[in-house]
Amino acid sequence: MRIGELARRTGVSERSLRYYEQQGLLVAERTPGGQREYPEQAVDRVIRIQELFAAGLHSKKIAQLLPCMRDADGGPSAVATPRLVTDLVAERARIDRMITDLVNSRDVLDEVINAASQARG
Amino acid sequence: MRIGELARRTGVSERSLRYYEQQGLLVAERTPGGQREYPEQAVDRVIRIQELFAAGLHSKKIAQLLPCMRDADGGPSAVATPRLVTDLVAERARIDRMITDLVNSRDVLDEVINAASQARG
DNA sequence: CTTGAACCTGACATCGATGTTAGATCCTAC
DNA sequence: GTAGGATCTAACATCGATGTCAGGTTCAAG
Repeated sequence: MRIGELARRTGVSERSLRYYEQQGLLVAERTPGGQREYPEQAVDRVIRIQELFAAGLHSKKIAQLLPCMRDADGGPSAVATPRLVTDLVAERARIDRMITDLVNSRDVLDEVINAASQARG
Repeated sequence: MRIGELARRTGVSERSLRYYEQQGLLVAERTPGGQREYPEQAVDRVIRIQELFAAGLHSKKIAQLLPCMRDADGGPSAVATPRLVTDLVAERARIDRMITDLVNSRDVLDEVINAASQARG
C-alpha cells in the first residue's frame, strides 16, 4: 500500500510516517517512480511505534528495540544486547511509574467528575 | 518554607515552581524582601501538579481543575462547571487510552527483556 | 495527452515545560 | 557590616515529534 492508505489505516500523519522512515523505524520499498510502497505488516508496526512513542521512548531507542520484535505480535525476534536490556529495564521502570501516576490522576479526575454530577443530581 | 526546600522535597526544580506560580497553579506568600514563602500544603499540591502534567494535561486545564480539589487528598472542594466536567471526561478517556498503551508497551518490553535473559541463561 | 489527486523533498514553524544564564537583591551567620 | 549562599526577575535556549508550505514529480483515469 502507499503512504496515504497507511496513514488512513493507522491514524498517523504522512509527515510522521516519513519521519519514522528517516529515523530508521520503518522501511519502505519504492516504486520505479520513487513512491513508497508498504507491506501489510507496516500497519501493525506503525501502531506499535506509536505506542512506544506514547510510552515516552525516543526514536533512537525505538530503533534499537524494533529489531528485537516481530511485527505481528511484538514478540522477540533478534536478541537484545546486554546494554540495550539495561536500557529497557530502566524504561520499563519509568513506564511503571508513569502508569501509577496516570492511575492517580484518573482517580482524581473521577472524584471531581463524580462530585460534580452528584452536586447536580 | 522557601523555594529551595520545596524544590528539594518535591523533586521539582525551582524553575518549574516559579513557572507553576506564573501559570496560576501555585500561590506563595512573600516575605518583606519579596521571597516566596510556601505553606506545608504546597508539597502535596506540587506533587499532584506533577502527576497531572505527567498525565498530559496542560497548565491551563490544571489551573481550572485545581480549585475543585483539596490539597491533601485530591478530593473535591469547589464544584466543577459543566463545561469543565465535559473537558475532564474527555481527559479521563485520553488517560485511559494512555494507560492501555503503556501496559501494551510494558508487555512488549517484558517480552524482549525476558527473551534476552533466557537466551543468556 | 491531459488533468487532478497523490506523492516527493526540503525547509521552516510550533508547542510547552524546563534548563540556563546574568545581574541584582535578600537573608543569615559571623 | 560583611561575606556568601539563597532567591529574585527576565530573557533566551532546548528538545522532539509533528504541522505546514512551496515547488516539483508521479500515477491513474478520462
